[in-house]
Amino acid sequence: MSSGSTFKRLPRAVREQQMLDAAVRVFSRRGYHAASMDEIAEDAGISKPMVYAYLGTKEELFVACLHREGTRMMQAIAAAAAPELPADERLWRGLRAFFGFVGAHRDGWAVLYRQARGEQPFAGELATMRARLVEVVAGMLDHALRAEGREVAGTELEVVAYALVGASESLADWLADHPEADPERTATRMMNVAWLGAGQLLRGVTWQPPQR
Amino acid sequence: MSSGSTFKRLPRAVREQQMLDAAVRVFSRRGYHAASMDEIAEDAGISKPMVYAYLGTKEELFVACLHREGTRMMQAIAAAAAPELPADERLWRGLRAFFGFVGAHRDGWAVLYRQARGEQPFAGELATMRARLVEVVAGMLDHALRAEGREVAGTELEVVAYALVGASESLADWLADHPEADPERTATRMMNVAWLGAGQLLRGVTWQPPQR
Amino acid sequence: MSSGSTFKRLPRAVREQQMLDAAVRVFSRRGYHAASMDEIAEDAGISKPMVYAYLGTKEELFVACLHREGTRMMQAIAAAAAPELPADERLWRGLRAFFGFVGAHRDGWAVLYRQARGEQPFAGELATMRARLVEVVAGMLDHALRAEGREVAGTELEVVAYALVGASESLADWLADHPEADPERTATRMMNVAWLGAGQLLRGVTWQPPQR
Amino acid sequence: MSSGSTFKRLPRAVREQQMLDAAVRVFSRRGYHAASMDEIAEDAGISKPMVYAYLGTKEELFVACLHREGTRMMQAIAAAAAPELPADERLWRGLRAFFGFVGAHRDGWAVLYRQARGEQPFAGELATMRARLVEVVAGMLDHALRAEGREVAGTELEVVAYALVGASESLADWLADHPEADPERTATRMMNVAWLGAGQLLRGVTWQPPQR
DNA sequence: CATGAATGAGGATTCATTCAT
DNA sequence: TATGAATGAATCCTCATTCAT
Repeated sequence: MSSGSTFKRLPRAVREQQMLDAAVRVFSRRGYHAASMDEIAEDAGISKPMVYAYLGTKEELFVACLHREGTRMMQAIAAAAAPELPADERLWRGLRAFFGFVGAHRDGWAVLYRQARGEQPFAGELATMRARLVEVVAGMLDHALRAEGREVAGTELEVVAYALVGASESLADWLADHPEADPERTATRMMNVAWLGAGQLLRGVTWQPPQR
Repeated sequence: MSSGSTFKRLPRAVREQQMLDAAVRVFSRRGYHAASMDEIAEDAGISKPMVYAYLGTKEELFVACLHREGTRMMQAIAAAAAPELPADERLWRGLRAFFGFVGAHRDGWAVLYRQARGEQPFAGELATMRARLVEVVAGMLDHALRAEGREVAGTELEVVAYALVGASESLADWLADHPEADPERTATRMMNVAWLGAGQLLRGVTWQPPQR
Repeated sequence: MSSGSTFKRLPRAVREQQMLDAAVRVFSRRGYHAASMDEIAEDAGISKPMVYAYLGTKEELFVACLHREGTRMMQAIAAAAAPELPADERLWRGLRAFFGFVGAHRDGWAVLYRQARGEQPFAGELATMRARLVEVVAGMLDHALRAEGREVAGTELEVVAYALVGASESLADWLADHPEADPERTATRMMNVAWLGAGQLLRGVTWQPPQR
Repeated sequence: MSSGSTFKRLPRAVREQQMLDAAVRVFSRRGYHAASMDEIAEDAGISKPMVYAYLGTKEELFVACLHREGTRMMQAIAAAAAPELPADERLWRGLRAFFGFVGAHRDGWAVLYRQARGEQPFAGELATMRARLVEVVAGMLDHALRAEGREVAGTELEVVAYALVGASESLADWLADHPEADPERTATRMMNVAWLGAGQLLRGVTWQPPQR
């Protein structure tokens, strides 16, 4: 009645965001299981049935959280690591965006991530996100390789990328637990580990297990 | 008549191991929360009260699992990576032992590890183990550094070590999820990432963030 | 259609009273330990979770019963024994109110009282109530004393009051166990014991242990 | 073999006493329900099956405790209050013996008594003991009455006796809770309350409720 | 739209009690 | 005799989820 627009459903969208905010807070504070729908509803300043009406079951709610936070993070990274940049530049910017994001959403995203790993229902959701990251990183490595006229089997690349992503996640955990730590600095450290190691690989230097 | 009775009235030590075996299985199958003491007892072929009598509360039981598996793993690694070996040799053997262990205890240790990360009560226990690993790895790096006449701030070393451990854990997760994968091969890959990257660092090569 | 539905969706205050009623019944029937929350809920015609939601833990529930019944009783006594009356009149009216209350709430209050004495968690709660009663009685005695120009050490008075209260409690137990007995009559008997004995004391008559 | 006596069963009797000692300790420390057979066995320095073999079920064990302590107390009182003494002397000696017993067995008997009141299975046992006491006290009163050429209905006497016993029990509870208090002194106080009140009654002095 | 009222279902934990050695 | 091993049976309590207003 107040505006001519036919949409009067915006409030709903707003409410949903509030709920997700609350859910993220509570899930991160308590962990998935220890979090109760009661607490989430209360933290959102709304009654429980509303939460169910809007976001569905506890599991669905958690997935929604995962989704929103994951998407935000991926977008932050994607926006920073534009494909037209050189590989090292992309990696660096990507890492900086990643750790920046984690630093800014410490108790939120980092703990959500930590939660999702343990609970089977969300393994898939998380694996998908991680796979996207791995793919991106592998792509960077491949790009750099080709630029130097080299080539490495896809599987090989993927495993390396997987390791790099894993290292980053661990440092992110560490960062999330150390409020005084500087995200940018953490990114630099990770870049050192990643790029120097990967760089060697790209150059064909490999370490060989000693013949026993 | 003497050996006919199938499985009854075993000595405590034996039953405790059976229970721990069952607990590891069930925790890894279901996750910490979804696992019920009923199922664990049943899987161990014993009644619930015995579990409580011998291993205590669900939380204590989980800690006991963590402990046993963690100790086994640390011993496997320690036995392989003798301190008198040169640093790269130590690292390599340690990694091989680590991935070998994970490969052999796939559904056990790897998933336990995965569980322990998520649940606050066990964060401490796990952090301790991880810290020991990080310390060992940092020690290797430091050793190698000094052998080359170089030196790096302890904190710096630790962060690198942390990243390497994190990468290894990620690959271990991956290994645990891919029954067909070869532990040794995974170890080799990790060694490549670790040693080449770390090697560069040790030699004073560092990557610098571009001045923006 | 409007008044047809038998018993559903009542306001909280009502349900709480129903639950307390049921709890008093069951606790008195079975004793604190033997009473199960299941039985209480069933007797209240409601599901267990509601009991927990409204009145909390079994212990808290019992305390709530204690509280309600205790308050009711104290009010009954206080209303009857107005402070401006002469001491013997007050004592008499107080006793009459007390035994009247017990007679009317036989299976309720009397047995609750009986329960609370045995269980350590409630000792405090009960001691407080009893202390209030003792204080009131001691006050009556003191008042009467002063009216006659006499004085007795506070401790001494308190012990006498304690004994009188104890005697009343015992008779109350007896009354609770004898449905055919008349509360008023019991009160008269108690008054006889109390007032005559106390009266003597107040007059300075004391009994002395024989020198051995 | 060592002594000629055919009885080699004495050890059993000794063991039973040890167990009862332990049981009394534990029951009084924890209360009937909170006491566990495990703790009792441990406190007795013996294995659980032994306790069952000797003293039977937990309930039976408690009854046995009740019995032993009750008997001891009644004997102490009976021994002190010889029937040939004058009534006041008997009452005084009986009270002194009673409070003396409670003072000496504070945590034992007093708490047992406290326990037995609450639990239905033992109500009977306790009622019997109390009835004996009441009977004895009523007998004293009756005796004194007749000595003065008076007579009172049995019921009436009983109620007065009941009140006196109740008052004594309350003071005993109080005594059990105040380790520094002197049993003899407590007995004197009780005697004052009892004898003066009863004395009046015996003399035909009665208090009458005001005609309303 | 919004909520207080209500519950089914399930999980941890404890104990008295009894075999089998 | 004496005991370590073992369990059936309860009981408390919590939570996700849904009506009825």
